[in-house]
Amino acid sequence: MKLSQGVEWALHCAVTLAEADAGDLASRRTLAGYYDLPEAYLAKHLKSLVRAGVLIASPGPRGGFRLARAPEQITVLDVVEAIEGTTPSFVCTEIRQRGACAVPPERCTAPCPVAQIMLDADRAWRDSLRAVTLADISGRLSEPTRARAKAWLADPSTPPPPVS
Amino acid sequence: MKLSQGVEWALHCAVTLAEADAGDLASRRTLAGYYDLPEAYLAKHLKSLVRAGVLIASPGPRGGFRLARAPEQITVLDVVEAIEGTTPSFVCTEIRQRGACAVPPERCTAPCPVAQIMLDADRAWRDSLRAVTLADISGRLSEPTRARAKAWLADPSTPPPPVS
DNA sequence: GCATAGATACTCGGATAGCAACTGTCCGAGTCCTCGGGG
DNA sequence: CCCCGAGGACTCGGACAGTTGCTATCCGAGTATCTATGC
Repeated sequence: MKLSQGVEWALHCAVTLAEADAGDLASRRTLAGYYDLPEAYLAKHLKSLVRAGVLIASPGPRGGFRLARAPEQITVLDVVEAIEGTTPSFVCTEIRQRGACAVPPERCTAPCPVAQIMLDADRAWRDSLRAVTLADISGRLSEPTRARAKAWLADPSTPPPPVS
Repeated sequence: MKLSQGVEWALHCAVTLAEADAGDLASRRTLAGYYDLPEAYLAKHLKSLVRAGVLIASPGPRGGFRLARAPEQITVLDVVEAIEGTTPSFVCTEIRQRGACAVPPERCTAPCPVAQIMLDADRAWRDSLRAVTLADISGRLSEPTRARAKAWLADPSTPPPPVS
């Protein structure tokens, strides 16, 4: 039960892209420089986000990534599932149907109680992530942070001065 | 985000042990035979349960495992954390303090919003698992299943006849 | 001055090594039961 | 018949390989821009 490190990167990059003006693109170099992340590896996760329909990529110079939808319509769960996959964390292998006291399949109409509880917990986890959007996170950021992000995305060549 | 397979084994074994009479022990061979699991590998997980204080092991012939507390006082979370560990699924590496737009540490008094949301979801997941005890699961089992479990634990040499 | 063709530089995408963690297994330490011998 | 002691068998516990998936990286395909040339 350990989440991939790429989840943190993907979430922060998605929030950063939510600060960009509509239509503006941010290349993976720009995003990697924003957080000082290895560019090649970050690209792998950005690609997963594109494949999941969270981001849209444009090739060529002046190309880059942008959100596929408005920040209000992208949930944290969308980003997490893009990296980690949509398969539930718990998979029931029906061991109750094996061994000396195996329950015959015709008696297994109801789902295994153990699996039921684990899936309920998994659902609670996903519901909690689904309730928060990128716009919500953006709203929790301080105004200077948002301003600096916007400035960096507009012109990555000149880093904004550190906050005093 | 994938739970270890041992979680399923540990949960089922714990539920099975909850059916045993107080004071009765079940060896790992007995438990492995119950679900037709590899005995040596199951032992690894049972050992984790002992280390976490969920089970108590007794050596020697007629030895084995028993619950450390009453089934009503052992939550599913206790078993899951015994296998998976207690560290949260999401670890914040504070990447907001790195890179071109690094936020200075003195401005990071509030926790990172991204980490906050991920930890909230992790808490929801754990709360969901903490709300269910082994006794609850035991109550959801059918009466024939409970009876067969009890009979097998009392005498593993003669498997109970299959339910008609 | 303008249009066009070519070269260029920058972007994303897939395919390729390296390492950690889960999976699976074995053997040793300790304990209780059993069996044999002696009283 | 009862007590004692040695042996054996069964238990758990820690230490040791194998495999899958995350970590990290590189190079190729494609495109918009820039430049130089011709009109």
